[in-house]
Amino acid sequence: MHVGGGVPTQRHSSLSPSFAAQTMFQDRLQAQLVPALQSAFQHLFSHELDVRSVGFQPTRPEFEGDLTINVFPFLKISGKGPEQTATDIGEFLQRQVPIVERFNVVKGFLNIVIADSYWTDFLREAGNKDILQFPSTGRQVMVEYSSPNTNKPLHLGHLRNNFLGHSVSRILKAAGNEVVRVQIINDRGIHICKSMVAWQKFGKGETPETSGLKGDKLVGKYYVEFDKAYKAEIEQLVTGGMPKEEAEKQAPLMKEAQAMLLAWEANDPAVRALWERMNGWVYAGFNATYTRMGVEFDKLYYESQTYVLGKEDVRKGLEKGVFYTKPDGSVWVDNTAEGLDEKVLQRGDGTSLYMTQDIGTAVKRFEEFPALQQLIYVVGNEQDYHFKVLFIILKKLGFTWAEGLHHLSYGMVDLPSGKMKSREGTVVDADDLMQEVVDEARKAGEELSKLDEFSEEEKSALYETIGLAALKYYLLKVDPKKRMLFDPAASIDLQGHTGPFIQYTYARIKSLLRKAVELSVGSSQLSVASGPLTTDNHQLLPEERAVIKFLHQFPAVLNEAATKLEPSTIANHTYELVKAYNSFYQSVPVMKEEDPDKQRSRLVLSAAVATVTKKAMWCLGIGVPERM
RNA sequence: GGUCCCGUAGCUCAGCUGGAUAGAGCAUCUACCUUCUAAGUAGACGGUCACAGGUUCGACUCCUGUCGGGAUCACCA
Repeated sequence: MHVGGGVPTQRHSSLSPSFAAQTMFQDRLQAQLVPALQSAFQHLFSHELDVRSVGFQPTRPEFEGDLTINVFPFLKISGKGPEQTATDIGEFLQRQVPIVERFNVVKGFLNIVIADSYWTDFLREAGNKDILQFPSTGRQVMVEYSSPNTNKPLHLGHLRNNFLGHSVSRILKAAGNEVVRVQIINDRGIHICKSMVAWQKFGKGETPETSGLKGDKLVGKYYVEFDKAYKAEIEQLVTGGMPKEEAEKQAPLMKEAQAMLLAWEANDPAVRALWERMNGWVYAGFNATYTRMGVEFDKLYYESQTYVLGKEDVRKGLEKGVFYTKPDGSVWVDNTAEGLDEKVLQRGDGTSLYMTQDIGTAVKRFEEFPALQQLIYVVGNEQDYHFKVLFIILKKLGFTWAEGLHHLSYGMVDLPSGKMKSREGTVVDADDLMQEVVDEARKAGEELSKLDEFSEEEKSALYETIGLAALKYYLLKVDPKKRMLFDPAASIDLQGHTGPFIQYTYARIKSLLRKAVELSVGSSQLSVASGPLTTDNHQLLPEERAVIKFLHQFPAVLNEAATKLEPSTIANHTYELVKAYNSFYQSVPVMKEEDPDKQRSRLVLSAAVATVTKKAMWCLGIGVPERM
């Protein structure tokens, strides 16, 4: 079980190779300019310029230009002052590179203006194909996420985990990888036995059907019942004079649960039957939650099956001398050379531990998927140490694929009231939260009342899409590594930097495109998007240019998101894009434009923004409505 | 105590391998619906980037230390 309840913080930036195509320039503009720049250095300063030392940055809005080169680092090479250096390079580029229209120099900054034709060429491309779909890398990548316990329902922490895992899977897919999504369900152990004992004792045969409770909620209820009754027993024992620690061990309920665990391991038919029955309830409940979340898995692992794995690998490790035994028979690994500690891998009685089965499960996965090159564990940063140790062990065991292991370590989600604690009842239930955001979307939608022609069914579907967008975007826009604060009010906000804001922009564009079709500016959306673009008779407006630039940056953003496993990068850039588009929309006429060329060009721009936005949101696991 | 993470506007977050006057959203205030969806746009207000040193032509960014917050160091998972 990897996820557990909480949600803490840390950083893990040692990225194994790369999850995206490394060789290709995701930024075509730079691909054109870098060689020219090298050539400039050759001619002007007789210097061989290292590609890696070139840093283009977008020109700040207050200056004229599209790209900026900071020449300060080159002064030693040029042997001239900053202004002269920048001017020399600028003049060379303008002469040699057709798309370099002109340039200006401010202090040590060379601002380059790229020709409109370059941008419109790009726009045509963005309108015609999916610029957020990279060619295949030929790599197969496994992403493990969710991985709950079966003794309690999913909560807010799981939401961040699931949304991250699902989004990362999609990002990697868009970046050209084949992705296998998995989870490992902790369906065995003392925790589920507690629920079982409590249900037997207090349940009176209650089922999801008779109680009307979702299966996972029902089982969770008995987990809580157990805890309550157990605490009462302890208190009684303590009042009777027993020390607390002793009481915790001697409480009859705990003894019963432990006995049940033994019976389970001994394959006791009655215990197994109850176990399967109650787990069945939980899975039905989980599936309903997953469906509403919109997350999916390609393969499920169960700890009841994997917990026996790993012993063989531990034995082999002992043979190789990678591990060692202590006098009591327990098996250890010494990671002090790596700056860590010694870690136990197998108990003195030969039974396995969390670490043991994680070793075995990893081995099994690479056996089952021979083409697998990367395995990403989406697990809270409270387990940073565990994964560090796990990866070191697998490397020590000599598995070459161990280089492709990665822990996507994400930070805890805090509540305004502080940390989420299941024992204190401060957990935010996943189902409740999703219902809440959807209700809120409905409330807001009905206030605006512009959906009169929608059927009830259509409205419900729309509110579902909007509410979940609010929640998902709220959780995904923050850097995964960082601990974040969950503010309920902000999470259901539909304005500003939110998912619904992006959806709204999309819906508005679709409305515009429908109108264009109606007025037969194009006989279909496709032809709207594929018509010729003329710029001979007009220059791109600043608003148009700004939008195109955000589109242009997007492939590089996807590349970055795939490399760093950061959906937040895409979330934030999508927001920047639609914000620029809204600004354009507000001040530049499209359907009202009389010049047909300009109009077509703006429709293409709008269509491209819609297409890219939809795909970007898909990468986040968020849907976009055609109207709202 | 050892190891690791975090500290940017009142609040929540961006800030790319060091580069121009540190950016958004929320909140507060102002303006804009007889023009393509106002779930929108434009603007105002708001900062000793925790603190102190250091490296550098240049530091929110890199290094050291201090303070504050958190995680983890189980024959638990």
